[in-house]
Amino acid sequence: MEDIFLDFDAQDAATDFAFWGQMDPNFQFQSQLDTLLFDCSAMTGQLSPWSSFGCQSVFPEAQLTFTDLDSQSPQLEVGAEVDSALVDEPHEIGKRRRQQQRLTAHHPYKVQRYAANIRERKRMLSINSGFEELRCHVPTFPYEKRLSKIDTLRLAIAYIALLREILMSGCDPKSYVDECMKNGYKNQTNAIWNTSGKMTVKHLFVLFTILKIAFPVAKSSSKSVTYNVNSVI
DNA sequence: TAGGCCATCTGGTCCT
DNA sequence: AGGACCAGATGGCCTA
Repeated sequence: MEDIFLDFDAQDAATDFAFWGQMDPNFQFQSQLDTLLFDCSAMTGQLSPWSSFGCQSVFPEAQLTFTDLDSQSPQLEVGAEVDSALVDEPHEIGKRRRQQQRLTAHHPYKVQRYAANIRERKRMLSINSGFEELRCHVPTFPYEKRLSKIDTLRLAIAYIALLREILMSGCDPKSYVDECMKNGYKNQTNAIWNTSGKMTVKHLFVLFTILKIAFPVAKSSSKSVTYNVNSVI
C-alpha cells in the first residue's frame, strides 16, 4: 500500500523550539536536553504533513518578565523565564541569563523541576511523533481535517479490524469491495464512529480503504467522513 | 460563545 | 536518587 505524502517544511516546527537555544549555553544539562528536544521536534515535523498543525510555541502568550518570577506561582516562573528570551531585546537576554543562573543556583528544586519539565516535553513529543506516524498509516481523505489523537487511535483499530476481515474473507480487496457494494458491509449493524457528525456516508470507510489500496491518490472534496467501526468498539 | 483538542506544568507513583 | 510514566489543572487556539 502506498501512502500519500504532502510537502512539509521542517523549519516551521524547528522555529517553534528555537528559543531553547537562547538559554544559557553554560547550563550544560539544559542545553543537552534542549538539543534533544529540538532534534525530536524536527524529526516529528518530517513524519507527517499535519505536524505543523500540532507544534505550538511552548509559552505562546506569556508576557511576564524575569523580574516577576519571585512573585509568581512556580508554573509561571519557568514559563515566563523562557518566553522572555523570545520577546525581549537581545541585550536583555544576557542579563536574564545571569539572573537565571542566580535563580537556579539558589533554588535546586527549580533546576530539578525545570529538567523534569524538559524531559516531560520530550516524552510527549515522542508520543506525538508516534501519533503522527500512525496518522500516515490510516486512511483518510486528502482534504479531511487532521485526525485528533483519539480519532487516530479509533480509526487505527477499525482499520486493523477491516484488514483482518479482508484477510479472513479470502477475497482480493477489489472483490471484497464489490461484495460490500452488492450486499452491504457485513457488520454494519455495529457501532458507527463519526469524526465530525456532518456527513454520513454508508460504507465510506470500507470503500475508501479499498480505494486507497487500489488507487493510492483517491480524490474527494469531503472534509468530514463517517467511519463504520464494526465490531471494534 | 461553548466545546473540542492540544501543549505544558506539576506532583505523585513506580521502576531501575 | 533520578528518570519514566501518569493524570489533573490550566490556558490557548480553532470551529461550529
